[in-house]
Amino acid sequence: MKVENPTSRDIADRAGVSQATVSRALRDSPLVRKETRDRIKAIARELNYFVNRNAAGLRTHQSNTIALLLFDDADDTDTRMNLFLMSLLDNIVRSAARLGYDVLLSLQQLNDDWHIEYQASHRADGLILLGYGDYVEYREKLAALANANTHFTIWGPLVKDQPGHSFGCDNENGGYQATRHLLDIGRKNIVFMGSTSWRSPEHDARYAGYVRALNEAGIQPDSRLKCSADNSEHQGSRAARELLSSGETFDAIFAGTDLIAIGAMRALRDLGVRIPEDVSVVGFDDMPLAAYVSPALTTVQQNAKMGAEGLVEGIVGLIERKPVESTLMAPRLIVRDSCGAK
Amino acid sequence: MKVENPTSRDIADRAGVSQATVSRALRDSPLVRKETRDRIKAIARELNYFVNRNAAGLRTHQSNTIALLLFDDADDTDTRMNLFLMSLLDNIVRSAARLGYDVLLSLQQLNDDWHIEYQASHRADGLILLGYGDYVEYREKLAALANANTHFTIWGPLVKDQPGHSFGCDNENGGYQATRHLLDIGRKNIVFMGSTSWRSPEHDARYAGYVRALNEAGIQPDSRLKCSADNSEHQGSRAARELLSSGETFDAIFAGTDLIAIGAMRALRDLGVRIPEDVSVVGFDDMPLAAYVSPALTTVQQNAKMGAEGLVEGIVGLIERKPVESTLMAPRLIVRDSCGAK
DNA sequence: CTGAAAGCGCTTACAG
DNA sequence: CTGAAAGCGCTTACAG
Repeated sequence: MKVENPTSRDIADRAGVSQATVSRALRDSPLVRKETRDRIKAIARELNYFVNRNAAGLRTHQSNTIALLLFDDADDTDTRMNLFLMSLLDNIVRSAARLGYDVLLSLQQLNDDWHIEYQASHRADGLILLGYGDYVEYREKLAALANANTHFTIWGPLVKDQPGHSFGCDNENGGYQATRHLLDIGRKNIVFMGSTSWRSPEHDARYAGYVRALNEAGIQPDSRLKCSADNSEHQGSRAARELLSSGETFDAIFAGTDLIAIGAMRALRDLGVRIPEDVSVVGFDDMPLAAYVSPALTTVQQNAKMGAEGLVEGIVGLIERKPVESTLMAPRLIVRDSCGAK
Repeated sequence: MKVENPTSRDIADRAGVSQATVSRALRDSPLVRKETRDRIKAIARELNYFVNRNAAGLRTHQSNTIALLLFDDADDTDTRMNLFLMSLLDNIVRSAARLGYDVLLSLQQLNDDWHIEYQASHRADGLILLGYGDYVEYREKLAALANANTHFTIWGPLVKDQPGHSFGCDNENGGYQATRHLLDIGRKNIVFMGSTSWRSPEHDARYAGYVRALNEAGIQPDSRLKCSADNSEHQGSRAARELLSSGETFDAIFAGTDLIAIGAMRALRDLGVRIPEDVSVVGFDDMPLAAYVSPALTTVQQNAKMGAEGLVEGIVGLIERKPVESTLMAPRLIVRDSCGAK
């Protein structure tokens, strides 16, 4: 008595009602008598029936799907970014599922077409853009998306005049918290170690927070204590060695990422500097490794779950034409052993 | 002159042809004169037209989408699994895109319904199952999938009588290669350190390869050299400490995963054992960290790209009703410094 | 509360 | 090489 690919008409025939009533019942319309509804649902379950999404989508002009465009640098050494993005991805899928949306995944290259196509082809109702660190370069493409009336939201900072919705981490605040903590435990000569490339707005913001904390404490930022290091253990290690051999006095390091911090810690230890006795170290990201290194790394944590919810609620809001506002969430300082506060 | 949401009819009107011809032209049908085709395509591009996937899917009963069901243990400490699965995921999306398929992502819990729904609702043409390490428990659900004529493929070992297609890594072969290498460089008392839970068929297979290599060398596996350790640095460290204090003689460790190997290396070093002079260590996975620890870890690498291609070609083969065969791919031994071969 | 009917935007036999 | 027409399986105004 099984039907191969049952349709709502098959259910209707068995239930002795019209196909329209089946459709209503399955969508829990109060127009259908509760009793009838339940009977129809039971039959649907029995026949293993599920609404054909193509047909429903064609009718309603919706897909109940969000396309996640993950910009992937294909740079495997940058484990940090991938780990956090992966965690965001994971939480986005969960948040979206809670709101009844599926997630379509797409990995983009820098030079890819920007898949306005996803929405135009009704494969997705909106887009989430992840990992596009370099906003300037994309300004034009974002404008094209906006121009095509595409719904989209971006993981990242609030950029003035940037089209679309965005949600991100308040990196400035994170940098401030980290630096403030170091000042609070009595450190005076605090090094900032991070990327100074124009393509790293996150690091810029973290540095800005560092500067604000110093200023508040009446300390003039010293350019000799700003060390350039891209996001890798190797770069952190190199920067720390150069710093030591330069002869600068310092008693703390605020690193733009955990990887940089961990590299710096290793170099310092190898060269006989004690952590946290001689030098306090604070990182940024709270990657899994941070808790395992010795001493355990004090760091700034971004809440991936909250980030994912912000993005999903943003895009769903846009899709359902509710008012949404671009926001930054405050990160949280996780105090461990590497700064000596405990 | 822009249309808000152009349809094939809009294109047809502008091109002065029928809607059917537009449909044919856009699918590159040789039935349409090349010249006409090009003209139609140009107009489509100009109007930013993309075929409505819901309508096309409804007509053809296809979605050109693969659902990726990622079984997620929600166990964050198990970084290994997640990293490799993430890499698989990444490559799956790329491979699928090359074959014209989108990827829908779904994170499953152990007790979730198994989303026969994905295919029944025409959201996906087939499923890829990732991270379902424990086949026995799922046997029944896999049978239900098969019974519903669902197309699916599983990342994992060849399991006798398991329904559906599968693609995986030849863990036995990997265990053999690792152990054989240790024997080749003169090690005699080789410890196996890994999970002995029945839920870790991968570790079982790796152990089986270890046993085969020993047997081939005329060595009787010694149960006292089989140490139980789940996949974490902590467990590797603990196991190594216990091993040392047990007084057993050993000159090499083959660890079921890199994390275990790294934990063991740390414990050994802390207790004054030199690596690789006193003890050779080999891991499994080649996680990014493996190359960075000191000494750099010799390990067995699974090729995520090849794995992803195997899975995608498998599922697309099933969807398009081509013959497919379940396969295992051989992993590759990566020789670094931790075993002293160089 | 329920049904008959229209129509979403395609693809593809069928006819020429 | 091209067009007219049917129909995929739904949702929802309209009528009762």
